[in-house]
Amino acid sequence: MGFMEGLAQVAGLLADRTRAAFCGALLDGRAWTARELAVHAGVAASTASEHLTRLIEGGLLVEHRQGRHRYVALAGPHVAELLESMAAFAGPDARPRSLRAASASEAMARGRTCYDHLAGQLGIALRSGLVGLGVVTAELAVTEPGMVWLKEFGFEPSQRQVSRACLDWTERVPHLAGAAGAHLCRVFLERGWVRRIGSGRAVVLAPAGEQGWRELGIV
Amino acid sequence: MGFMEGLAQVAGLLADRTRAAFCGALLDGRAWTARELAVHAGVAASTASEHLTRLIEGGLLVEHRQGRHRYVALAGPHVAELLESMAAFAGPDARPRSLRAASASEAMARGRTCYDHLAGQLGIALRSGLVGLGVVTAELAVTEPGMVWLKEFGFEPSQRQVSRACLDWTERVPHLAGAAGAHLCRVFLERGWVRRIGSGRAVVLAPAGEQGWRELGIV
DNA sequence: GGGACGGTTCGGCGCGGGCCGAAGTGTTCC
DNA sequence: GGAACACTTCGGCCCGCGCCGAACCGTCCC
Repeated sequence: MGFMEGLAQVAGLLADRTRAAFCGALLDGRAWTARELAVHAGVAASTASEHLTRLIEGGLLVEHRQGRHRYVALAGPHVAELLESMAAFAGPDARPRSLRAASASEAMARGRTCYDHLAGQLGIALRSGLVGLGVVTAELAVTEPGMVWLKEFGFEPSQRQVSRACLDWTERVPHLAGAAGAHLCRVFLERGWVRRIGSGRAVVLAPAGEQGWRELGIV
Repeated sequence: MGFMEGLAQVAGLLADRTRAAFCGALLDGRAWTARELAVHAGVAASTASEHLTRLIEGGLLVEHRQGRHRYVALAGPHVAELLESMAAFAGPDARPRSLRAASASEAMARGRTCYDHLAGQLGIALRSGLVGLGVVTAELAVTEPGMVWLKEFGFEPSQRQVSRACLDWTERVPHLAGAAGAHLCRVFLERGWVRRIGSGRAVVLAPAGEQGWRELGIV
């Protein structure tokens, strides 16, 4: 008879307004930082931290710690489906946008910014191009000619670490972070090669960006 | 953004051990009385009453008041499916029996006892037969020759009301209750014509019962 | 090194709600 | 009418937990 207790346990995780708001935000399939979720739900950072720990321990969310950030996302499409089932039951009336489990995994693969650099399929494409050009090694260390290439692109070394490998959340492949990654992302955004879409961290490669990348030999 | 609050609300209903136990018991598709559920969950009758009110108001359960009893059942197969989804997520490990939404609506139509008389398809069949024999009118009032028939069957009038119409839960048709209905049910059980199956209120017409009913002209 | 910042831990506050027993209502039976 | 019984309502207890601010840790930038 104890299997309904497990049900009560997972229901308890979703029975709180704040945790439900977290899950609702994460239904877009992207990874959010703890602070973003705290702001989104209108709650203190300490409160959000505790909620996230509980949701992760309950198997609803997975985390991805990176530097001083704690990224968090739905544990998988099965969680999205569960949330959709419950939301569908709760209110077929007051549902502003239709939840589609497909949109979750689809959005997961979209291009996005990762703190201050590019990630997602876009970030992977950039990394591949830079490796192909010899700007960085396969381990994402900047080469001697790579530094020249970067400087021609407006990059100026600072005290910040030039390059860092950042494990891509959706692609499970490292992409370029660090000062060089941030610089490239900033330049792409300034030139309009990469445009933000929506209010979140999602981005897309604009037509101008496609041409620019082609001329640079990135793609 | 408010649609996740509805999710939190329905989750809150299921987040309690006792309410979850109620729903788990009701997953068999039958209607339970408030007391049965209270005993099942090991909780006071007053506590169970409050829980049931909340579950009904939340749309998870429907009630069926009858005399001094309050029957309660899942609001429909969609509730069973929701419970199954959540239970499947909660524990694919500790699940003693597989939950099948189909079993819910199937069991709802089975024969069963209703307090002290027959209900379900079996009760409807009995009522139709008695009407056909002229024992009772279509309104379930015992006729003059019907009383003779009942006395030949061992029925002895008492101070208890001879017959009452009881709205059948699954068939939406009245069936025979009262002293006559209780007497017939008791006799059928004593003769082995009707047998209890499982530990609940479900019953089935045994082969001997089929023959007996045929000889009596009930079916 | 110093400053900024994201995240975590901890103590404490206050509300919500699950529980019971007692008293009350309505129904059934004799 | 009286007794038994299913259920409900109410008052009160107490635990759980959601929340915050303050202090602290680790990372990043310069």
